[in-house]
Amino acid sequence: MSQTVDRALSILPLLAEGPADLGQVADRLGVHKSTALRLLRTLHEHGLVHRQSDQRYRLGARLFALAQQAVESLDVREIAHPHLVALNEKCGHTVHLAVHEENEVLYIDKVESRYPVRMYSRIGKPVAITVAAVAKLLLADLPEPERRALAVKLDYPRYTARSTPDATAFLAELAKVREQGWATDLGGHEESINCVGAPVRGVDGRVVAAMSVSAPNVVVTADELLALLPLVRRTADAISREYSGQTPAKETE
Amino acid sequence: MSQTVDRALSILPLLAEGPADLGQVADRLGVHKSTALRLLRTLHEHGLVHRQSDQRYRLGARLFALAQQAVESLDVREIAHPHLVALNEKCGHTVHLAVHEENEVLYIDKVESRYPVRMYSRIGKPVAITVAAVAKLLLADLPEPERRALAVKLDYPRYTARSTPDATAFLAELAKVREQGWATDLGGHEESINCVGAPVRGVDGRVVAAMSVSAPNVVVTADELLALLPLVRRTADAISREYSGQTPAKETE
DNA sequence: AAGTCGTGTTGCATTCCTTGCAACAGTCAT
DNA sequence: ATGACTGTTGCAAGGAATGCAACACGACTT
Repeated sequence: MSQTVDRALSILPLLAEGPADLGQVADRLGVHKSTALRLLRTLHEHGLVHRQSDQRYRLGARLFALAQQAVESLDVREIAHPHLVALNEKCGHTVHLAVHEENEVLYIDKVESRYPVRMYSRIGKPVAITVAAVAKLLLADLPEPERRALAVKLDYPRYTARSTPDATAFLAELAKVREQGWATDLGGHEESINCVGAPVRGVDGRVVAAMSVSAPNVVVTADELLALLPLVRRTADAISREYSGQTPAKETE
Repeated sequence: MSQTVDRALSILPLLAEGPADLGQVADRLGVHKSTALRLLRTLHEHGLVHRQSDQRYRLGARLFALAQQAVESLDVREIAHPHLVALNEKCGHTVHLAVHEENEVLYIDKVESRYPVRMYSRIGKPVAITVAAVAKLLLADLPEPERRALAVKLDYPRYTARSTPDATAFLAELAKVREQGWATDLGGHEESINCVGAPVRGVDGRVVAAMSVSAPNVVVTADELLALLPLVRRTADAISREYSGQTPAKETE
C-alpha cells in the first residue's frame, strides 16, 4: 500500500538472514544505493537496525525490546474470554482458564455452567495443584529439573481415592500430559467431578495458560465429557493462535 | 530521514504499550486517519502488526519470528574474535571463548599466548567442567534446579589439590560466581595455571558465552593475573553490547 | 424503526517527499 | 600514486503519500 514503507520493511527479513552491507541491501531491494541508505538510516534511528563495526547492518536491539514489551502487555484473559464463552455456549459446562505463577496455579477466568450446579472454584483462587487438569497442563511444560524440584516440594492431599498420591505418580502423569497434549482430572479433587483440559501456547510454543471444561457426573459421564476433547483442544488452539498473533490461514499467502 | 517510514515505525512502540484502534494511532501520530490506516495496512502485510477480533491493532507474530531468526543467525565467535585478539595484544596471555551445549562446555575460540608456553586446550574440546572459569560462568547462569540437577550428575576429578571436590562445593562456587559476575580457576586444573573469566550476555541478559585469560604462574602470579580482571570484564561487556546490538551510549538519546 | 453517533474505508486532486542520478569522499590494494 | 571499491551528499523531476470529504457499516438511543 505504501511503497516506501513496504521497501523499508522488506529490509528486515533480509537482514534476519544475516548481516549485509549497503550494496547487498540495495541489490536485493532493487533500488538505488542512495535509496537503500536512506531507508536503512530511518530504520537505524528507530533502533530496528544496528550497524556493526565492519559497517554492515544487522537487526537491532529495539526489535527484541519491542517483541518483549508486546508479550508483556498481552492479556491472555482478555483474548481468551470470548472463546471461553463460545465454548460454554456449545457444551453448557463450566469453563476455566488458569495460569502458573510463583509455584501456584491460579484460576484467572471462569464461565459458569448453565446447569444448576455449583463448583467450588473462584477466580483468583489457587487450584488443587496436584490433581487439576489445568495444573497438570501448566506444570507439564516446565523444564524437567524444575518440574521435579516442584513435584517433590508439594503436598499430596488425598481429596479422594483417585487423587494423585505422591511425587512419583505426579511426575509420571505430567510426562503423559506433556506427551499427549491434553489432560484430565477424573474425580481426583471431588469424587463426582470430572474435567478435560488443553493448553494455550504463546508464540514460542511454551504453555502460557490452560483451559478446562468441568462437569459433575450426575450431568454427564466421564466418557461423555471426554467426547468433548476435540472441541476443547480446538478452542485452546484458537486462543493460542490469536494470542500469538497468527492469523490462521492468511499468514502464508 | 524518510518521513513515511518514520511515521510507520513510530507506530510500533506505540502498539507495544498495548492494543490501539485506528483513531488512537492517528491521533498519537498527528496524522489523518486515512494516512494511519494505510501505514497500518502496510505493517499488517508484513506481519509486524496484527488485527485482533475487536478490530484493534497489536504487534504481530512476525516481529517475534524476526527477533528469533536474528539471534539464531548471530555468531558469537565472529563478533567476539576481534575483541579477543585485542585483549591478547594488551596482556599477551592465552584468551579463550567457550559456550555451554548439551551438558558440556566447549571452547569455540582461542588466541594463543605470546609467551612461549603451551596450554592443553583445543577449539572444540570440552573443558574441565568442574574447575574451569568459563564453565563456572556458563553454569552459574542456569536456573537453580537445572544447575543442581547437573551438579549432582557430574564427576569431580581431583586434577589438583585445589580442584572442586564435590557437588556441594561446586554449587557454592557457582552461587558466588553468579553473585560477583566473574570467575577464576586458580590451579584447579593444572597446578601451575590460573585463569580469570567474565561472561558474555545476550540481549535478554542471559549468559551466551564466557571468556577467560589463562597464564602459568611462572609468567605471572595469581595476583598479577587478577589485576587484569577489570580489563577482562570490560572486554566481555564490549562483546555483550555488540552481540546484543546495543550501541553503548547512542541508544537512549 | 428512524435517527445519530462512532467507527473504519475509499476516490481524488494537490503537493510534498521520495527517488535515481551523478559527483564526491573515503579506504584499501595494487 | 593510481585504481577500484565502498558509503555519502545535492539536486531536479516525477511519483507517491497526504488530507479532505463523502461513504459504509454497525451499535445505541429516541
